[in-house]
Amino acid sequence: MITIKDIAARLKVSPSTVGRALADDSRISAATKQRVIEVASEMGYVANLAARMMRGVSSNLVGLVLPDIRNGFYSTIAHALSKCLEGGGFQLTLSETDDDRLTELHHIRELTSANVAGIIIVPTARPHPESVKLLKALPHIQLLRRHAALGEQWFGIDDTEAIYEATNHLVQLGHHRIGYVGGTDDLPTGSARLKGFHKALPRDETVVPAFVHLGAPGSVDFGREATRRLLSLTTPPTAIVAASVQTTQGVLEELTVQGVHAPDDLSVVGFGDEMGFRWWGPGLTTVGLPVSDLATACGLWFVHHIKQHSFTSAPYTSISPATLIVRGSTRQLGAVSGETANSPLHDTAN
Amino acid sequence: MITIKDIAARLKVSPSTVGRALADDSRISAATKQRVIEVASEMGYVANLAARMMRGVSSNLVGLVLPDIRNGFYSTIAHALSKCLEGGGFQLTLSETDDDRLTELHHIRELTSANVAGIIIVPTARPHPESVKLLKALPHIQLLRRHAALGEQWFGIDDTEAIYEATNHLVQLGHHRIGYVGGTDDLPTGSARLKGFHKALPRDETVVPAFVHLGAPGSVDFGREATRRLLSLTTPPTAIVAASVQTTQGVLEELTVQGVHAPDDLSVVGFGDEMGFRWWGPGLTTVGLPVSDLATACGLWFVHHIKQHSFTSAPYTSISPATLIVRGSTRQLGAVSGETANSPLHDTAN
DNA sequence: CTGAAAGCGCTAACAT
DNA sequence: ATGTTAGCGCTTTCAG
Repeated sequence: MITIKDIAARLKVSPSTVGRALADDSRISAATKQRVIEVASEMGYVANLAARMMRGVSSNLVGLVLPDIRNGFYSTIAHALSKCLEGGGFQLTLSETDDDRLTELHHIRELTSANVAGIIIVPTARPHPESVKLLKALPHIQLLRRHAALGEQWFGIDDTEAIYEATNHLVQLGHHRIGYVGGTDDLPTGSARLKGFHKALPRDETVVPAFVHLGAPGSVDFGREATRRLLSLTTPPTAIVAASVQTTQGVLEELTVQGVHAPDDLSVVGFGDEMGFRWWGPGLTTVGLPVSDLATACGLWFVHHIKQHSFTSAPYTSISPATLIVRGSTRQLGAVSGETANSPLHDTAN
Repeated sequence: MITIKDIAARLKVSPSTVGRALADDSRISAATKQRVIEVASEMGYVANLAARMMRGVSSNLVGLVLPDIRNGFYSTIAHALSKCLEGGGFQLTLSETDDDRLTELHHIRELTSANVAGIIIVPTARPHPESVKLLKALPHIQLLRRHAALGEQWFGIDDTEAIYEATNHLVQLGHHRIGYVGGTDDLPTGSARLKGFHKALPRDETVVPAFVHLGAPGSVDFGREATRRLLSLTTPPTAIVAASVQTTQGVLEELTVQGVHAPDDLSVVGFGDEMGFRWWGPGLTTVGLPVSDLATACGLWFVHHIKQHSFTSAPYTSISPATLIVRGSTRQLGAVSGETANSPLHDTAN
């Protein structure tokens, strides 16, 4: 391994001069800098990160903490962030929490001791107090979900509006007995979406409790289970709103298994736009989310502030809007087959 | 930050005693160890990785280098590995190459200078000589793809057999004009799959060159383009084999757009079993791959050998078999609608 | 403008 | 069984 000492010896200057030249210190002559840089690259010098870190400089590692990378949502985010951070000279580390606060804590501890430059996190419902403490000492941003204790720096989507759009679309089509399958309201996203659901229902309408099913948003099985329950009611709903990617998957799977056809038997609106959603039945009407753009914006902001050392805890919030993508899985209540022909090939976004 | 000195001062012993106790050194009395460990956790001591690394010990970071995390294949792998490595006390870092050898090199350089414990890599077609050199100095395993220069430590699937099964299934159904849309044969996976395709075709059959389309395996657009070409031939194929996840997606999208229905107009076999594949048309007949198991096996092996310091370059190869999942998108050549009723709900795996 | 020297936290050889 | 000491490669005062 080539060290600055080696370079110094070769150039017959002191190690500190070399160090300063490499750091582009203002009080080193241009000529010396020039020579140092030449020799350094010639000898194949690579700075020793460990040594640098020991001097208090943080690493070029950025921790990404999220529930489960297999969720298309999160892998899109990881990809976009990876690209942004790479541009800024950072490396992404991946930590999966499985929505468990202790796993989350464990990972945050690890990241802290690895001296990461910062953390981008999709927090669990109730982060452990120690996680909160550790994060306070680090530059960090919350993504998608926001927990008050973790600060005001957040990039997310307008969850309430997204589900409002979805539900309202059904209401406009004449549905009033609408089932809801989504995340528990202890999660900020879960409660925001549920709020959107309620907001879209006509005022005088009493929400039927049996129509609302809340569970783990990351669980496909919960989606299936909830759908099963909804279908087995004596007067089942005429439409279903799924309020997370995985519950959408669960709903679709269960409907397929039970041979329930959309939109003839039931209208369905999903959440997110995974590859397969457009292929399901007549094409799934769903809420499209600008996840990639969101992550890119977040990454750029992060890199910018880290580089400027301007990572204050000043509140910053960015809310991206969702758009409803109308395909074939929703229809006017009571309309017969073929009346509103939505081809899956000609999506309508509004 | 709490250091071993702080602990030493509190316990009135020397720093080295503390260090040794924490390292579970044999010549420290059990009693002292006990007290040290207690006080350490009580004070919230976290070892400083930087300092440790400077002493030559490698970090607890393991680099995962792959083309694109958005591919369901790779996110499944990342998830499984993350779990395994977490169990072994390691942290995963994510590097995307986009199948570009220079990006790959860049990442490998970064990982090297970050002193990673090892690298798990899905290599590009022709890794840069310097990448090869750098990897030689590090514990590493290849995943899915294998490049000879990178050594003999490999976990993968039997690509030839996988595509053989897929193609042979079509041949058994009477098809002999079969299109192939897959990755270029400069990639080991691409060439192995193409080999499986040829192997399944009847000996006396001349392969029609216009039926074979090779391109970037990670490109959905290539899949669409190739399908477009196949369909525009004067005598188009009666069946298509897609030989990568993304090309499968492209093929399916293009068929949908062009209004070509499987299995009536054309039989299709896909690669991999992404969420949406079962929902496409009559359900996609496809090659199922034990990706998660593969990655888990790889992760366990990796952790084991790193921990045992037994990371020799002795060849080790693990080949997992693929299984054909028969759904509705394939049918006996010439059979009319409804003849072979494959419900998407009752998959047949053989 | 450049050099000398201290020290970051930890480990390991060398003493007790 | 424990303590002392030196040094990993780098940054950063403090002196020239």
